[in-house]
Amino acid sequence: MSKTQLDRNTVSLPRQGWKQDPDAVKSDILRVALAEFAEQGFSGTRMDEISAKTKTSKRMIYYYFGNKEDLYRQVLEAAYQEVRAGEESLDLDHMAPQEALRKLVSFTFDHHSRHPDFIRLVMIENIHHGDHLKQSKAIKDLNVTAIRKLEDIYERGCLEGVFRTGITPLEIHWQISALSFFNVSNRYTFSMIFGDELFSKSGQKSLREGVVELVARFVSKLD
Amino acid sequence: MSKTQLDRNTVSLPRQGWKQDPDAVKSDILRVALAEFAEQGFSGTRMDEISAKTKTSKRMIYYYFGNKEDLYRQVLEAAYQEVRAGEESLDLDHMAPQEALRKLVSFTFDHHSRHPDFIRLVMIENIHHGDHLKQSKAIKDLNVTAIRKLEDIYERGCLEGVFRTGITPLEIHWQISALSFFNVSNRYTFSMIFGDELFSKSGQKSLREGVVELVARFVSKLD
DNA sequence: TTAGAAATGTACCAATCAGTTAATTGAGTC
DNA sequence: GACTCAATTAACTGATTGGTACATTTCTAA
Repeated sequence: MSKTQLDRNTVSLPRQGWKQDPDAVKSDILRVALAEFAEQGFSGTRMDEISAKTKTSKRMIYYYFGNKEDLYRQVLEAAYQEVRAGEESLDLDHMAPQEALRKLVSFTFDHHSRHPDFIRLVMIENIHHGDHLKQSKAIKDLNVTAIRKLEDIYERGCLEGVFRTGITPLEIHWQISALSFFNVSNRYTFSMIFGDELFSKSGQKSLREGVVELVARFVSKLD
Repeated sequence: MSKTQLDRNTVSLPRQGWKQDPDAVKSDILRVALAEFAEQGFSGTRMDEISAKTKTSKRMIYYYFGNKEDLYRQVLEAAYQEVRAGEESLDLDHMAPQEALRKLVSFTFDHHSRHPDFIRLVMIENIHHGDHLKQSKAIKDLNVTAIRKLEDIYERGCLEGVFRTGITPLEIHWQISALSFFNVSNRYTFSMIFGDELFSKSGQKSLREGVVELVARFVSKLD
């Protein structure tokens, strides 16, 4: 029990001084819940812990979000939407296919790196066989920007004769995702076994360049 | 409560007919615990559930393994050791570097695919920041076969002039691991968003070939 | 044979945790 | 300014869960 609550009880102060602010309360809960679920996993997360780190009370979590599972699902949806939105900004249309591809890979690598909480939520969701994602209507029709940009780049590259044909953009996207995702998701176990040199600032830079080179060579026509 | 236990209680049969078999009991517990932890995560796993799926009682889990965390750690160690042992068999010494590399990548891809429970444990361990791995002495000095084989292949390829120099084997290993790991770890969320074509039998085959090609081109000198 | 140690089963407990009940306050509306 | 409903708080609860106390049985060595 927090100190303020205790004080209020012992001296019997009247409850006072609060304003109604549903939106602020809701986003406060979502923010804290995201951090908790990403850090502790679904089962490891305690509703009491969330409420303690919130400006509001546990009752409000249930009032606005129903139950633990619903809260988790809404956290997941919000995280997906935020991260996807961050992919929109990239403008590659004016670049040559090779350069555009390198830029896209490089950006994706960094984008994943910048959103470890999102990565962790996706890991957790996979542990749960994607059960919550299944139930989410909002995520089904998420615009997946990255792959549409990739489709465009690949088509241009093939037309210009600089990319080899016969690859599906989906496969390239899968490869880029795998490399960018793993870099964040498996950092702990990998560095524990093989050392952390790959995860220093310079290590990450050369890792990113390696990934860019990897994908660039894969689609390149010259072989 | 199982039926036999119930019967024994209701009719008050004397306990009888059991043999002492510590090794069988221990390995039975480990087997069930591995499945449970891999499926439910650490917090999601219930000791009662493990004991129910075991031939023995909950008391024995604590008798042999101490507590939940110790049990998890020993499950993790056993899983690492088993999977690492499965990598030993591959004999690449008599093959040309290019072929050996392709074989190693292909094998690693399949090896991961064959051990989803291990992959899930590693995912879970990363969620926990590798805290349990840190405490494990057994894993620290695990022979990591894969990377030693890779070092050998890469050196031979450079000497023979078929691989370009300036790449670290560790980086190549990281790439192979990333692609092979992600293929299992993110199957659910990826297929939910992009469809499951990549995870059909033929999809997996072409994905594996793509990964092989990816790595082969990366180290190739001809460019 | 028998004493002591190792192995096992049963019943139980204290703590934790998701979710609820009930009462109170804020803020528009007529 | 009374009425109404949404927002909020404090306190509570039934069920779950990791872990244990204690009794009992099997094994082994002298």
